[in-house]
Amino acid sequence: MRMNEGVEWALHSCVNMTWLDQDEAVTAKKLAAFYELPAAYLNKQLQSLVKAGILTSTSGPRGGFRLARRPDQITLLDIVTAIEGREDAFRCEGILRKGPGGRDDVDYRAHCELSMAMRQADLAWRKSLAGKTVADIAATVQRKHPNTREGTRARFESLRA
Amino acid sequence: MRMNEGVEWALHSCVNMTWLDQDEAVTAKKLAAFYELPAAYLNKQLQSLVKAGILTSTSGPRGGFRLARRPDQITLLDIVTAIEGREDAFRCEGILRKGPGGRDDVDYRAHCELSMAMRQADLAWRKSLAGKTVADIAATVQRKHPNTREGTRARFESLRA
DNA sequence: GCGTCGGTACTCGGATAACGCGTGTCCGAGTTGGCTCGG
DNA sequence: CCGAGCCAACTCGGACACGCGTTATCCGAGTACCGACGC
Repeated sequence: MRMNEGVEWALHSCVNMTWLDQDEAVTAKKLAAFYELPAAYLNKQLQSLVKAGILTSTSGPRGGFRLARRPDQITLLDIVTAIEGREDAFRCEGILRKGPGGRDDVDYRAHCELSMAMRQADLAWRKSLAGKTVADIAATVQRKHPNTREGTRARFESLRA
Repeated sequence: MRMNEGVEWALHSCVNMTWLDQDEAVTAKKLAAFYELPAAYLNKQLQSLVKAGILTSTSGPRGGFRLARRPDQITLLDIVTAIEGREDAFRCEGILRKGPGGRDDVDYRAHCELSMAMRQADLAWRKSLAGKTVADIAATVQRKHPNTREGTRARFESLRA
């Protein structure tokens, strides 16, 4: 049960975008260079965020990505599910169907006690992620490191070359 | 972020063992036949449970697996971590190290806000799983389907052939 | 001088390979039970 | 009839292939800017 590497990249990229003006787009190449990541692959992850409605993209010169809505309207869960997909980590394949008294017409995700317990844990995980927004993260970072905003903008500027 | 298929097998197998007398061992072949699973592969998962101290194994005729301790002392988290491993789903690779002001001597799992948020969610998940024991599951099943114990034992007997 | 048109460079977007891990299988080591043979 | 020793069958345990998903990369479609040309 390993989470995709792209999740970490997407999270940090989204937080980085909060330091920029909402109307200025950042290219995938710059976002990748910021952390020395492979640009083409990061681009793939950003596309997932676009499909999920978290980012908007613009083609051509002066194009790039920008947040589709305010940072306090983007939860960590939104980003994670955009990259990882919506389905639960635990897959109830309904093996009870093959056991004694098993029936084909029963949805065991709603009747198997183990499946329900796993689902409940998954729900707790999701609830925790949904409780934090990108804005919350940015605010905490800003409080602990007051010069983050300027430092980040400066680095993006230096990558303009 | 897909959980191993073996987790579901291990969970159901452990619950099934609660219906049997604690001193009688069940072979991997029988446990597999119960749900029509591949025996050799299930055996692999059971070995992981043995290494984790959840089951004990006996070789030779009349051998097999049995619970290493009382069902109320085995949490779902124990089983899941035995199969999946102990590490978190989210891997903090410390990409901040490559960013502005990044240092190699900092443990970013304890300083990166995003990493901590993800860790907190993981903790909520673990806490939920640790709150339910195999005995809890068995008790609920027994209450909803009072004939489960006898039905399970009967099926194991019929698989003796 | 001003507007329009074409070219060019730049960006995203999806299609395309390579690697790694989960999945599945097999055979050997060890042990217990039963059978046989001798007393 | 009883006991000891040997054989055989059964079980776990780890070593060995296969397939799919993640990881990584490349090239084409589309667009905005910039310059040139004509009026």
